[in-house]
Amino acid sequence: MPELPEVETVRRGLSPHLTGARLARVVARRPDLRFPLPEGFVQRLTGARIGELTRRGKSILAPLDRGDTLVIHLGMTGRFEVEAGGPAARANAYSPGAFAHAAPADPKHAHVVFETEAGAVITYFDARRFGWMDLIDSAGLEAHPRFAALGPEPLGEGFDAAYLAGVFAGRRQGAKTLLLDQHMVAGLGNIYVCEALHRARISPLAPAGDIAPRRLAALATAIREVLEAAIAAGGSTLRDYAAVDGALGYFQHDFRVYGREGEACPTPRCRGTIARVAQAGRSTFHCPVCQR
DNA sequence: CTGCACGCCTGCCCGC
DNA sequence: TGCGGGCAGGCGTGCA
Repeated sequence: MPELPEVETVRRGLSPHLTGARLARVVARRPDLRFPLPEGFVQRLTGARIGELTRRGKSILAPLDRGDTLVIHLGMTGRFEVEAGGPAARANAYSPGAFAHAAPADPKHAHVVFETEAGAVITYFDARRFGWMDLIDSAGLEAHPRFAALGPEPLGEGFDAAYLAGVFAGRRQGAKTLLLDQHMVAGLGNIYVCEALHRARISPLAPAGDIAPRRLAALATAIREVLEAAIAAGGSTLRDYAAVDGALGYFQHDFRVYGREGEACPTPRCRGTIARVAQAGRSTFHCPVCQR
């Protein structure tokens, strides 16, 4: 699924069309995604004006002038496409051929369509339907079960070695599985956890509570750096992911371990070979030589 | 607390 | 060409 960098790229792509826009028309082509769409979904959105688009972990937040916030989670295969109208279209226009673009999403997976008064048509596609949308009272957003227990933003204040030391203390669970837990840090997924651990030279199998404080500082830095680099590259495209204008991410070319089983470890002077192991049913890629 | 299995849903890739 | 199995970026639940 889109992890934090992909969600952030989508947010940035949607923002010129949605921030400050009023929804003229909303179509739900089916009653549910991963969960049922909330009661009165279409009516509560139609005619509403959207405030500033933000992101929390892997969720995109669109506050409405009516007191609710539209929350969008892309799951594994969620994707937006925008057919722009008005000034935002020209500001955001891309020249086909300048960058690699995804083929248009299959129309049979077009589940929700938003149309703004400015004429932008924004369609949500999701083949596997692991994504979801919800309307949550804006005043109670932080306390809502979907967000209350969510860990801090890795790119925000309060995410550092001291924080990691606090939540890792006494934990026997491997660093990898703990970092995937959204209650620890919000927004990391399988790819960026593997990449950050390699950059910090920490074994994904290391019991989290055993990692020395100095190395946790390196880990916090590696997490921020890999996420920032990935955002700058427009995210990573493995198969389904594309920005709202169809642009493909290209951070996958900078992966050091993810999907590179059997290749030489890219760490300078390391003679290791990237290995793949299963942790909690997910593939973990790491170098058994330089990640300790 | 821990690891693990499984379900949600669909598509794709591989080997036979 | 067809078919079955395994895999996939997320996340929640239940179990031992």
